[in-house]
Amino acid sequence: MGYSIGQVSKKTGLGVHTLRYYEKEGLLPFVSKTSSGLRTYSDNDLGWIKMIECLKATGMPLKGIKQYIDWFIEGDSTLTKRLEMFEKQKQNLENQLSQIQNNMQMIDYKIRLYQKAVQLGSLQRANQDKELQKEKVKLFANEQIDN
Amino acid sequence: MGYSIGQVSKKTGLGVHTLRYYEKEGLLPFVSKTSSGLRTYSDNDLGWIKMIECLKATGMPLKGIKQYIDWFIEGDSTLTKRLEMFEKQKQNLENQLSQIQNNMQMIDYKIRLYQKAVQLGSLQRANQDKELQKEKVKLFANEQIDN
DNA sequence: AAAATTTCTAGAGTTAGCTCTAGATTTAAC
DNA sequence: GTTAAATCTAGAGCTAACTCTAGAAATTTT
Repeated sequence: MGYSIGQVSKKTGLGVHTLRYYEKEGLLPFVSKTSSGLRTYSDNDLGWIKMIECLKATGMPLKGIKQYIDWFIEGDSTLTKRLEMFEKQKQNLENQLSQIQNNMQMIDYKIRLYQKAVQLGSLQRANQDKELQKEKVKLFANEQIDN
Repeated sequence: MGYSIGQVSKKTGLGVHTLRYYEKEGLLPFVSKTSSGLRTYSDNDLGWIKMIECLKATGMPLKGIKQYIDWFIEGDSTLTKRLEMFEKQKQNLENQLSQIQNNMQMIDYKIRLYQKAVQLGSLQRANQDKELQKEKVKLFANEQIDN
């Protein structure tokens, strides 16, 4: 009916130590145990794990995730807090997105530069390519010119 | 002519300790020093710092970044290795992007759920909303149904 | 029912990436 | 020229998030 810790580990890729660690940290307060003390995970628990992974992947520290779970346990009096948390997290995510797009430009430039360099057998000569120089200038155009 | 460590710290937001730490780890091998031993950073050094930030932000550990710098120092015999590194990094970045898009859906669902919950004063009642239930089903549709 | 595997708890150890401290030296401000 | 601020080195300390160990108990496989 429920999943053993090993099965959950395989399903989620998380490692049994990690699962127990999360539980110890208060991130999985609903996991139940058999009469002999073995953990059994429900589908609901798997849902929580998915949620944890999502928040972790979007940069929330485990303490922040615990806060959310504590609010959840506290009940409907914390609804606005939880909403605000998710809204803040969405903001984070959008920042990450634009960050990634910037980084992608940088990496793309480097890839083209090194393709040229491999082709010419020399980074120096690749750097002299007019097209690549133009691209580099554009890339560094969003620098602050201060102090 | 060059920047002091404090100026670079302000420019990059990195903290003087961190800058010295990066240098100790071999990530900034070109920073020069005045006759009395103070670091002076050139614009080229700032470029390296930008590169470090970019690779770090895309999930490369400092050791990997050091590897790249070592290859750079080694010269044109490592051009292909460096190209491959950037190509792998681009792959990483694309994975991150699709990951973020998944997470965004999850967060968006949660925001709508909690908006409804705040409006109704109850998470339970929000969960009964037909529209939100449909959305939830869609979200969890990409689950593996195995083992 | 014996052997092999999985799980348990409590606690120690690890890794990455900073972050800080102390005491000395250098530089900038008044 | 004195104070105040910034920088130096070497090394210690810190935090987050695991990751592992040991020895016992439970479960599964043979």
